[in-house]
Amino acid sequence: MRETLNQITQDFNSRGWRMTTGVKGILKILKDARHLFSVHEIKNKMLFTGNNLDSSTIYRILEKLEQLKVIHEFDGRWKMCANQENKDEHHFLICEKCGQADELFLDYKNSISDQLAKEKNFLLKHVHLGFYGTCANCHRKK
Amino acid sequence: MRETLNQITQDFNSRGWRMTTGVKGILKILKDARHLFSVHEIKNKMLFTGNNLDSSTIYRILEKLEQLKVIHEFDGRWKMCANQENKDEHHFLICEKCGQADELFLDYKNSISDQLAKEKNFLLKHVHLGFYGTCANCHRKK
DNA sequence: TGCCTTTTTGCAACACTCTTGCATTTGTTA
DNA sequence: TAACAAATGCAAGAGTGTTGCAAAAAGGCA
Repeated sequence: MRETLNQITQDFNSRGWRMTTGVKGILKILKDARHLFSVHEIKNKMLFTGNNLDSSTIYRILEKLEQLKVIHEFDGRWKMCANQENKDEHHFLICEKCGQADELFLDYKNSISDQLAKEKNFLLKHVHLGFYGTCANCHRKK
Repeated sequence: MRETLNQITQDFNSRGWRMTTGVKGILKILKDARHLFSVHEIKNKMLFTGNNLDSSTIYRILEKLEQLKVIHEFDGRWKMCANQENKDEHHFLICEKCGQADELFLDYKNSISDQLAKEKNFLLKHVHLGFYGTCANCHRKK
């Protein structure tokens, strides 16, 4: 986990937000997970622990956690930000059959395709790279 | 355009598909465009030229063109495959305000962030990189 | 050309994801 | 406790994408 619950609670309070059981439950689910969770999966996991959170509430909580850079989203799924990682760069292996998204730390010195085959047994089909920011048009008229 | 209309028509016929006015219209729209189009945008462009194609039909046509690798998709939007580009690698600048996706050819020898600022006047916020293929689980049980 | 077959299309219905407004509940602070 | 602010559940709705089915269009062939 990037920060302790105490630290996150402080960040919440400093913005006038409240550390509710819903927020704690979502953090607990994402905390030790290796892969990313959809809102649907989070809802089911919460149900399993006896917490019935509405989807809209989950979306609202995820938005706050993302603002604090405690979690981040990729392709509609969510995970904790790892402590060591560059908060703004996230690389994933996406399986086109089952949709699983596995996080990836790249060694740029060797063939990426070979690394994926050897270390992850992943057959690379294609690569999509998105740089997100603001285009010339939008920060001009801002 | 990656191939001539004749070549694409041949590819269509060899699969038992038909080169209809709908397909031609969509190809014409995507042909000279610099940026990516959503299905909604394609529908509107078609309307403008007097062709009223149903969205479901557009989805079905796009699926075929993608199978032939004539076009490709990124973040729910579509464009022609450029002749010179590696068919399986597509890089884009995505504006987080207006959503515009501009294609990108990278010079790996220099700072990418600097390139984006100088050449595109684009303020880089974060990078998402997805490698799409099949994971160990899925090609084991295949 | 006209007929037959296959593909394509439009339409309607539906699933899924995500957002929003509003009334109610819950938490915080004085 | 009272008063206020934030969080939540619920319902409705927008947007995107899929599917089944009947009608229309296109291609092949006599």
